[in-house]
Amino acid sequence: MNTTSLVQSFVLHFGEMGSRWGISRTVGQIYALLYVSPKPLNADEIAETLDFSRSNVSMGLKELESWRLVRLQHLPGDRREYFSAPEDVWTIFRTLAEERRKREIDPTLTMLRSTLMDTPASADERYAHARLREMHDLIELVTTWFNDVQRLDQKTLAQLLKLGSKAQKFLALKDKLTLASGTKSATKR
Amino acid sequence: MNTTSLVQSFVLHFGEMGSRWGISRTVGQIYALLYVSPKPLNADEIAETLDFSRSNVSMGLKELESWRLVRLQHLPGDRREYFSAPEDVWTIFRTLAEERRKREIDPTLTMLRSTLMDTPASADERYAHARLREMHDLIELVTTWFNDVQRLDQKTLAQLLKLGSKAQKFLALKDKLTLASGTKSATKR
DNA sequence: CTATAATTTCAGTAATTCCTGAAACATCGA
DNA sequence: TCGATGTTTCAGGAATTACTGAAATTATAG
Repeated sequence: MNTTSLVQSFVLHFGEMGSRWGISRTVGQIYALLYVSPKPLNADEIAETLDFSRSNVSMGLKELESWRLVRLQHLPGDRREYFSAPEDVWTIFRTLAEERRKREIDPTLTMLRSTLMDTPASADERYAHARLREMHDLIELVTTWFNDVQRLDQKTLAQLLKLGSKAQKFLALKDKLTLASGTKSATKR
Repeated sequence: MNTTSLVQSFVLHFGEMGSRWGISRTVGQIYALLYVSPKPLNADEIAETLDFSRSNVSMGLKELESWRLVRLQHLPGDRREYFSAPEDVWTIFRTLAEERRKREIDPTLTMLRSTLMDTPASADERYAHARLREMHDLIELVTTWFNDVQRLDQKTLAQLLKLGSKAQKFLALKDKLTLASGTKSATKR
């Protein structure tokens, strides 16, 4: 399989960025290639195009599957396995965010929770304990928000993002309403 | 310097997670130690506490400075340099997000923009071009949103996050208002 | 069931990243 | 200016991660 210069520069860039994103060059390039490919590719095609060994491609695909970033399918009359990236970029974005949270944030949240169970003994420990609490609460707030918002359908999510900081005005409005309606909803969480 | 078990487990965890976060074990541990330390530490104290070589600590601190995650200060009557992590977790979060964007996203956005300047020749290139466009637009939307929201003061930001997907209702409301007020604001961006 | 095609595993090697100790460099008080 | 203290640089070794080719495993058509 031959690639055009447009595809090449994209694939090579993903390879280079791989290390910053926590994946290897191989995995980055394989994903990039699948992302821009109009049709599913089998492992041999990938290996030939990117000039990697067959086994390297196999391992790379396995890793991409663990990220849920590629889909495996079969073509009629062909025994080989074909791979493709999901078409919808929003789906890709969601998956990526979920997996990164699972790998990069959840373990830390768990550690923080269990460490926070301990009662601090000294003054230094009390300080450290409070710092862990702050970190925990912030991470929890952000991940809960993300988890929440991520369920919105694509159109609503896009709208929300486009709104950006203008949402601030709605908050101000909400405050006003809450204040105006008085004690009734004041105790409400 | 001796550390309590509470601090130890936190520091060790950050060391382990380092590789997933794109930093080394050393850098992770140094940052964790500074984060929970009630007072600034100098390089020798850090080296002794974590049992790293002095030069390793020097390099680690340099990297943390490049991330803008530590502050350098001097104590009166002491020539040595003391380091500390910013106290406000929101500030830390912002800095971290900015730096990661700068390192992990901006280079890709730049590459996408320049690659998108080329005119696709074949059918396959046309498909790839469209895919790059989709990716570019999504990343741009998300980073613009983030850039926008990040400027809000801490309290407003926290409120916005707590609101979560309930913001959807405001969107619905906004749609209604836009519809009701008719053509006047319909063309407004 | 067998032959063959496709895929995965894995041991060994290559490449990269991490870390140290020694030396160079910088700063400051006397 | 000198000497002492503090910091950084860097070459080389240690540890980790990435990659390959061969062999083992799995799947399928006949």
